[in-house]
Amino acid sequence: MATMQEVATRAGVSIATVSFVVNGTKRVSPATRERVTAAMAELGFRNNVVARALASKRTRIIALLHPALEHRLGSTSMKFFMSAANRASELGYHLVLWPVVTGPDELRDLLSGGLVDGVVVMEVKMEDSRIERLTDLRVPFISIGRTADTTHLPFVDIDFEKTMEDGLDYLTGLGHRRIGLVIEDLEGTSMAGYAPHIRSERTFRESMTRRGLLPHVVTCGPGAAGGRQAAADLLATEPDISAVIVMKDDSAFGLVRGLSTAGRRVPDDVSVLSIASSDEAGAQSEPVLSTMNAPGHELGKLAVEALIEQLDGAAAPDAELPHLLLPCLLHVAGSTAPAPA
Amino acid sequence: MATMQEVATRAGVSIATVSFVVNGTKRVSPATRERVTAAMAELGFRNNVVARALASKRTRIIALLHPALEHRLGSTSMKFFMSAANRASELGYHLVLWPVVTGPDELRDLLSGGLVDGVVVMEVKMEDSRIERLTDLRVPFISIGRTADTTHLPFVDIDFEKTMEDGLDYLTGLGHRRIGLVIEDLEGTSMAGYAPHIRSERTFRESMTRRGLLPHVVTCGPGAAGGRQAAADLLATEPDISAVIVMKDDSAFGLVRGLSTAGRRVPDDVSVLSIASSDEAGAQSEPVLSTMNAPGHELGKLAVEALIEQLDGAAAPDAELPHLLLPCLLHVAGSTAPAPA
DNA sequence: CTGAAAGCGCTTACAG
DNA sequence: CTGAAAGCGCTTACAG
Repeated sequence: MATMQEVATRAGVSIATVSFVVNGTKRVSPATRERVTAAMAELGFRNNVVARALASKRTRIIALLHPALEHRLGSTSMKFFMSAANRASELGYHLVLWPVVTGPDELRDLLSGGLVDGVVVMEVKMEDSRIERLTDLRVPFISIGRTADTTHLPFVDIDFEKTMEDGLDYLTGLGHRRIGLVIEDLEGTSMAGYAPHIRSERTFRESMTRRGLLPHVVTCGPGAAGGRQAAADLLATEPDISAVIVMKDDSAFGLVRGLSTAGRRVPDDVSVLSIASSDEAGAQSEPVLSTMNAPGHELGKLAVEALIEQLDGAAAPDAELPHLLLPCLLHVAGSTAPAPA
Repeated sequence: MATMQEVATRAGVSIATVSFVVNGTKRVSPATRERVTAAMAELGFRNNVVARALASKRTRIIALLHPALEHRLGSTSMKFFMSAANRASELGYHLVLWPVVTGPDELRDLLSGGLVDGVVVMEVKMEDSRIERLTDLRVPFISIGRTADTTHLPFVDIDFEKTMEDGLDYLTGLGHRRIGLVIEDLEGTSMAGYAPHIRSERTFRESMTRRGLLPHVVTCGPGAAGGRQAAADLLATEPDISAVIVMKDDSAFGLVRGLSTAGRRVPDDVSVLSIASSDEAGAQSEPVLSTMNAPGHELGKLAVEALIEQLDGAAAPDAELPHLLLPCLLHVAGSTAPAPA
């Protein structure tokens, strides 16, 4: 708990010199540096993060904002987080997961004091008041996910449009014509307007129509039970369905089971493709699911790099905003097959 | 971005008075309070968190420390986190998930500056240097999980010993005698010595022996593939196994499939009981798994309450350390049945 | 290369 | 009930 002042006294130098040594801010003669370093070691000096933050306006802390109460942290989000935290650490920053629980005022208190240098926003809706607020507060930020209007928004995101097109290309290439979409129902919840769902469903409807096919969309409740019910609902809508795209990890296997309960074998009678998912999640199913894997790791890394570039002023003043889109990549396993004759 | 000084000037009072109004620290006459409040509103005043922290040594921030690089955040940990964050918020604190990436020095930097008021440690090993370090630093903390020696450790934890005994009582009550344990292999990883595994395995061995039964223990790799392999290993050890306790959510279904690949029906030939798990995880299996559910929600809440009591000085000086143990609760579903004749 | 000093924006005894 | 002032532990122009 020694202070910089104590170190200075012990080393017989000024407090400024200690600061220069600690931060490498200015040249210090080897001899002086030596004395200061020794004094620091003897006293067990630790730079006081809060004092430094107040004086310098930098904390090297980045907050990953998450609407903890409204949306559970899924495995894709966890990958974002892990990957972002890692990359931040490599670049000399701390990244912490900050559950924003109450209203927007909490955000202001947090940020206006300079507690964090920058912010990563996730779980973004098509219209998202947090984005405007961050812009107003002039806090450096980046978004994982994007609002409807991305003109002034720095973001990285999954390319849901391309992912859906690729998925449909794949299924139609296998000869499927009667294709359903199973998607989480967020209407009426605080996550209504969640961008990934809106974009995916919209693209599904448009693309199917463009391909001259009928878009069958069914919503899905939580967990395995939700998936079972979705299977029943889908078959009620279109008994001859031959392929299903599902965007809900924790219900995908329930969907498969619901289909087999109804006498449809996967993949012989019905193909199932789980999107915005992962190999590991797919392997939890029987048969192993064909998936389109979310690039969570890459996005977490890229988001942090772009933000820190901004923080460190490495970005040119007139640099373009980061606008990065990565599609999910297809991994074919055991739940998809050519359409039955 | 108005400062307290600006508010004071505008309201025609001293900065101290503004502080009193903001924090409710002292009586202020209604008239003065009125003027100050008005000035704050007009200027859009926000209390600077960092400055307050430096002056008052309080931030109302709690860090939930997680070894992010070494251990992935499982669903039980996520429940801890959500529940703890919620309870903290209700009690006027922020709880953030802090991935501690590098060595112990990072911990010291973080804490010695008073950036956080207190710490919750999770993923504790039987011997855990973080605990000693926190004690040395005199930082208020609580542990979710416990080391081998808990004499001076404030903690809440799952009662793994009782959970295992209850599980074995249940299975032997169904007539099972040849019972195996499938558990994650952490030897050689940085999570070696992880307390939940050590305690569970030890209790399994001791209790089985006490019951006059042979303890069959098999380790398990990651994911569904790990579970399949574990099934094969277990049957190689004891082909007539009739029940398995598995402590690894993400491999439990793989285990079931591995058993059926080997010609064992679940639960007719072999019962499977997934411990330290949850209903939701169990529902992802076919048949739905009988589980012993981790009390993640309760533990998160209790941990935060105990820590904040300490922070707010509400705890009596000579109060006992919190030592709370909650067992997992049995939820019987479709994967367990009486032992075959 | 080094130091004296102002300043970051608050809190909190201490006086009145 | 209110204020003047010291202090929290640093950083950073500015001088020399």
